Parts: sequence; C-alpha cells; structure tokens
Amino acid sequence: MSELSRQLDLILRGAVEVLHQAELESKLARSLKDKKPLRVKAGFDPTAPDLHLGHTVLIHKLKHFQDLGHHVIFLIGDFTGMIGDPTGVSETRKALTKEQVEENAKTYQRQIFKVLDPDRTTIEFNSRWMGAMTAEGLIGLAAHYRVARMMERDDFQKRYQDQKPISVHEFLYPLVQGYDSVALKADIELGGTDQKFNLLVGRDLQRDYGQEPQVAITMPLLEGIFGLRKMSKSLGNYIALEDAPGEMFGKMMSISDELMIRYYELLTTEDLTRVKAAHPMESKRQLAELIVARYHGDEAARTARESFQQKFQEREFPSDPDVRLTLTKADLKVDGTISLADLVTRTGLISSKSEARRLIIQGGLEVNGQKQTDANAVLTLITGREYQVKVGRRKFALVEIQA
RNA sequence: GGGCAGGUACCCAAGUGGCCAAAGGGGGCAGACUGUAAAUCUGUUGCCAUCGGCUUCCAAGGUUCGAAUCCUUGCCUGCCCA
Repeated sequence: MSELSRQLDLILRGAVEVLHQAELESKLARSLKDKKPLRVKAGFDPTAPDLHLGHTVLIHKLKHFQDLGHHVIFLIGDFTGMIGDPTGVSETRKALTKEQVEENAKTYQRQIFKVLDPDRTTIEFNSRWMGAMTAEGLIGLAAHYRVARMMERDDFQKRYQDQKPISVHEFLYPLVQGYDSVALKADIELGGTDQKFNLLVGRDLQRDYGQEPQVAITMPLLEGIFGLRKMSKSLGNYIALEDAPGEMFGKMMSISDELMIRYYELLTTEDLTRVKAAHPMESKRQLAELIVARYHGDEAARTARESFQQKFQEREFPSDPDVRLTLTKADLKVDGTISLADLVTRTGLISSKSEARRLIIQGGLEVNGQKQTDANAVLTLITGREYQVKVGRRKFALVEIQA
C-alpha cells in the first residue's frame, strides 16, 4: 500500500463527507512530495470549556492527522464567542473577559492533551486577527458573501420559515469562521456534520482571497446519552471529559445497547463484530471502563466499576455517598425529631420540600435500607448515629447526628 | 414610519371572563419490568401544608364580585407594505 493510500485510509475512517476527496488526494500527494505537512484546523467554542465525548470524535480525527505527521491547529473561537450566542435570542450572552478566555483555554489544553500530542499542536485564538480587524475590514469581509447564500444554511432557512428571529450578527458567525481559514491558510478543516455550511464558507472565502480552498471533512455528531439528539451541553445529555469517574461510568452504563455500539464505533478502535458478539452488559461495562480509564486512569476506572456494581447491581449503600451531611441538635426539634421530608430536603439532593414529599409517596426513599412511604413521618434521630438515606434511584446521602 | 399576528409552566403548545395551578406532547423524576440498561406500562412534575392555603400565564397599571382571558401603556418577536 502506498503512503498516500495509507494516509487516505486513516483520514477517511469514520468521516461522513469529504469535500472534495480529489482535492484531498492532491494536497496529500503534494505534501508528501514536498515533505511539507498540511495545516489541519478545527475550531472550538471558548464558552464551553467542558469538553464532552461528542467533541472527542473530532479530536481523535485530529490525532489521526497528527499521527500522519501533519500540523494540527486547535482554534479557540474567542472572538466569535464574544459576539454572542446565535441561538439564545432572548438572552444576550455576556462578553467573556480576557481572563476567562485564558482560563478556558487552559482547561482546553488540560483536556485535549489527553488525546493530542502537545508538541505537535498549535493552539490559536481567532481574536488574534479578528480583534485587530477594523470596522472597515469587517465591512470588507462581509462584502465577500451574499445574503441568498447565507440563507441556504439549514437553520437560518428553517428559522426564517418558522418566523423565528434571526439577528444580523448571526451572519457574522460563518463569515468569521470562514475568515479564520483564510488567516490560518488552512489546508483542511474538520467539523461535525452540522458545520458543513460553515466549512464551505471557508472554502469560498479562501478562493475569494486568492488562496487554494481548504478541504472540508465532516465527522458524525455523537448522539447524547438519551440517543436521538446530538450530544450537547445545552441538552444536558452529555458526558464531560471532566465528569467524575463514577458519574462518567454511570452515564455510560445508562445508554441504550444500540447507542453503545455507536459509541464504540466513534470513540474506540475496538473491533465491532467482537463487541456485538459479547453480552451487551459486558460490552457496555468494558466501554465504560475504557473511556473512564482514558480520561482518569486505570485505577479510577477500576474504582468506578466497583462502586457502580455496589450501588446498582447489588443495590448496596455505596462507600462514597453523594452527600455527607452533619446535623446537630440545633437542626432538630427540641424532642430530637425531624420530619422525614425536612431531612430529605436538607440533603440538598432534591430542590424542594414538595418534591421530597412526592418522592416519599412514590416509594423512592429509603432510610437505612427501609423504604419510607409516609410523607408526614417524623423521625427520632439518635446522637452519634449515622443514617443512610437513599434518595430516588441513584442518589445517596449519609447523615450523621452530632451532639 | 404604517398595517397585521404573537409573547402561557423546563421546552413546544392548548386555553380567549368564573368549572384554570392552567389540556396535550416532549423532557425530568419515581414505581413496575430488566442485564445496570434501553423500550414499554403506571404515577408524578409551581410553593407551603392534615382539610386547606399561597404565588403564577412578558411588565406595569386599569375595568370587574371575579382576569391567563377585556382595556391602556410599555418592552420583546415575526410577517406584509413603505
């Protein structure tokens, strides 16, 4: 197999679309001939330093390029982030301070370098060139693109049809993102399938600015833990790289069998036929362990697995409860009692007393292994003792009574 | 600038004077089931509480015995015309 087809093979693995493959091939061929690495760009939002597994699909692809000797540019869209959120029309997002952006960038580095090689990664901020751009420059940039083309974008079109608001500055997003490719002289840009439009704007702009257009490669969006919709922070269906090991493990275990296969496909290099042949629960556990180990180490993965088995498979009270609460006499009534609902509310694991009462009535509360179903119950707590409170399916609190 | 249509709970969305703490769907939570799941079924989903009470339907006023519903003003969104 030639070096070129070897490279192509790895690059195409898992990719949804390459625009256009012929250009990719000629870029690769030239790169090999001149011994000059390609400049591969991927952009990330500075407001969400909490990377989740969805982002790692892209990061792993960057890693592939890196392994092939190419140059990876991890672009943090701090300028784009400062303009505001294109989807949150009702709420204007506060501009991030320089310090916050720097802080977020550090978080990014900590997270991505669990996958990428720091020595072969450049981290860029688009404020470097966008911050310096004058209003005149911005007008000039805007003149490079047409409204009709802008409206071709799916979400704009849909929002327009649905009579939903679209602010003018939202048009600036694809423009700035595209201009980033001009500023960086990118050969290739990676993005999720939802980024296709923006990636193509980059091509158009580069051409307009007299550069060779970048190749756009789209990667699948990883579905969130409830399946169906893409993993994203705002949908709350994500597994963050910095989730605690136990939490990460638990989330991985609660995905459907179907989704598990998908995760294997996009996040690991495991052989899928082997995964499908094994018992689903076993495969899922392996996946959970694999992922936790990748971001937290082998030891943490083992502990997470053990704790999970304790909590859910054997339904025991875990050795590391979610909350440890210490109550003193002052928290109790004079006769040393407290209402059950109050006790549960005090753990902070639920948001109101009404919710506590609901939970109790529905049979979702246990104290020291005893199911409590009387919402009006009053407990007499003994000083010096510990009480194990199980709140709902997966929350545990240990309450200690001090004199 | 003018005309028109809208703003309802976490989200979508019904309701157009009392029967509305407000239908329905999604999502969440709990129970059953299970492989830890997922799917399914059932219940639940403003707050406090024993009956019962209290605060909600963009905001502020007003009409009324009584308003999410009517009126006024303001703010916000969309469409059409200029």
